[in-house]
Amino acid sequence: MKIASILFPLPLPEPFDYAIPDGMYVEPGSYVRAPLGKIERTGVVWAVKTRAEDDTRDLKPVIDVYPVPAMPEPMRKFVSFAARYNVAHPGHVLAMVLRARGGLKPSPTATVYEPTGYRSNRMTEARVKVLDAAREAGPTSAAELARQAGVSPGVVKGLVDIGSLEAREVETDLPYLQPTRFECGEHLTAEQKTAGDELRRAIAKGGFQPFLLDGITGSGKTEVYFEAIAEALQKADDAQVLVLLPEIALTQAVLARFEDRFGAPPAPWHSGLSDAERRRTWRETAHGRARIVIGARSALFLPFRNLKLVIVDEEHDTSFKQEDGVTYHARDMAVMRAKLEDAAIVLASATPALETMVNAEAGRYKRLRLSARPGAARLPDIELVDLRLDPPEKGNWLSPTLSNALVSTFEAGEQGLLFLNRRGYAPLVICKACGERLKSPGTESWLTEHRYTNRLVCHLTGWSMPKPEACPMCGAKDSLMGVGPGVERVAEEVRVLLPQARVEIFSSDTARSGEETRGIVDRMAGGEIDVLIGTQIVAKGHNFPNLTLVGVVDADSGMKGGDLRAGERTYQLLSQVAGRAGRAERPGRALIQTYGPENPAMIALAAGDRDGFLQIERDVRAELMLPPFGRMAALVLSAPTPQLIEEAGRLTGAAAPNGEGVTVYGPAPAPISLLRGRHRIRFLITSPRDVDLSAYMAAWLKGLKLPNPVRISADIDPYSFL
DNA sequence: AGCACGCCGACT
DNA sequence: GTCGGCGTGCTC
Repeated sequence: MKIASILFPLPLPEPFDYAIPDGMYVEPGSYVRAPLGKIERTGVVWAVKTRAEDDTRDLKPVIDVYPVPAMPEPMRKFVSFAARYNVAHPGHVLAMVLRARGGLKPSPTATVYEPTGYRSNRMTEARVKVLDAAREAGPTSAAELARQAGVSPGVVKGLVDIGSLEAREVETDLPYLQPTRFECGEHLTAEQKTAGDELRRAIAKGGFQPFLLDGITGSGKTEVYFEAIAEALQKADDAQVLVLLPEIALTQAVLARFEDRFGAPPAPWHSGLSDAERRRTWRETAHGRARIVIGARSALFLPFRNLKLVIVDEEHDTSFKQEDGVTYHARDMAVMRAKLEDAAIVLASATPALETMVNAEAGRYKRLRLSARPGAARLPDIELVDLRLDPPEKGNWLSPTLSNALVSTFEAGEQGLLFLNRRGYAPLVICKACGERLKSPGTESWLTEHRYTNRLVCHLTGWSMPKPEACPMCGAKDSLMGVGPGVERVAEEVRVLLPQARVEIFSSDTARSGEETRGIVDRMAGGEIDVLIGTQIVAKGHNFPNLTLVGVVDADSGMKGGDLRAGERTYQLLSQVAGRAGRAERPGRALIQTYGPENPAMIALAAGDRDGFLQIERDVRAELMLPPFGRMAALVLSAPTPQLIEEAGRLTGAAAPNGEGVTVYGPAPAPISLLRGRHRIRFLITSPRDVDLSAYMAAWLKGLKLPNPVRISADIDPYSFL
């Protein structure tokens, strides 16, 4: 008698045991259905055991096995690892794997009709039209045939009845076309060829090998990792490659580039897919037929059969860090996934994360450099503008230096881009009469004024209201005033400065859909915009050949907030933004407005000395034993009332286990201490590198019993601290 | 995560 | 007298 231990995609503490009925073939990794309480659920067999003599438990039977290849062992190990490392239930991680509903079932089918060649002697005009349409269109559904022929569906049915048309069932989720072009890419520079060859050699050899592909903006990193992909695909008929990109970079243009290079479209995976597309990618990946999968961070949890290579492009991008549900960092998890699959992994970036640089310096990652830009393009000259010596006029945000540069750029017929990482018109609204700062209900966060929609918006919760005539606190009329700059206000300033210029705003408010984003990018690339004013959305790999001036309105704003990575992030963002300028034959210029030009990050940025900057940052982190030189975790608790959260904080603090070298800070109010009506407190935990902080956190949570409305979540290596 | 069981307020 | 609110506890 055999027992299957089944892991369900639920936050249960462990797999549950079921009896395997006689004649049913079940192996570790099988996708099965089994009764759970009153309902039936899909799960994955985590182990198959022989029933012990003294095991008298009354076990329910496995109901059914799905006709899908079993989840391979490396994938199961990855699920367990990700759960343990991120202090989550294994079932919670499995839920991310099983998110494509229908992927386990065979493809749905459709009935199509083809002519048999038989023509009866009673061919009406309508029947002839249908048969012509059928010959023209190939296998087609009855409704579509009738539509094309311009006749009623009854005619089609009549032809089927007399045997002139024949029905056939076809699968509607077809396999993806197979890639065909594996040869060396065309037009590679010597430097690209050298790096590409090194990757090809390593992949041909096989095994786990991590690479950092460190190439400045525009140096052609994609062509280099295309070489790695081509080599990996040749290793076996079912060899697979996973390419992870920030969600925002997953455009049709990028997919088309893969199709051009490899002769077949890649399988896509991102939040915008329809259920049918999701099901198709999942199934084709599980069967080993999707050879190149290109997706956002959650593609990491697709069930590859024979993964040979993982690419993480823009590896420094903070959107790889998942913050809600199971918190994980897709880049770090990708390295572990590659290790468990015995596959190669390439982390690519123009501004690698400090963690990645330290790994490369320590020899854990092999570093490949691309320092030249093909053609005439080169990095822009970067200048700091000291706002203390060169202040904007009162009520303005652009210094005379930046304003003048913008005017001469426009007069020269070239484009300018202003970067300010603040949406809306003003980040704060106050009442001139009573001094009230308008806040979002149930939250401590300020409301942002949006002139374009004439609303006050909370960027944290999405709550909004029409801008009121009078102050909601004191009732004074026309007393509400926006304080501080947002992109809308800077746009207003530019429109006054350059009344003839075509000015547009590029933020998540004006680029709500992929279509709108493409529209702005296309207009900018096509020269229909003179000055583009954007939030961080502009820093994502677009190519604007006629762009020659980049202005950073407030370089200091990213440095505030006490965030561990604020300096690094600002540097990455600024150098990416600066890298927008001068990608074609015209040289670019970047002006960076700051109140702290003596800040080492600013000096390094102005000097274009990326490695110098990272050295400064690295020394600070090493000194303070912060990541990656030490470990860090956070524990965030939330509850509906201050009394409850105080009680929960006391209980949680008292339950903290003793750990060698582990320091627990807190409880302290979380940076956002009130969110959606819930009070939040936070513990921060640090330890030396050699401590298993995940195990420590798991032990802490295990022994903890909190009042019911209190919610608690662990975050290993927190990024946002929110 | 579902879904039940359970014990207290406003209704035909 | 019931219908139903969501607190809490279980699922092999």
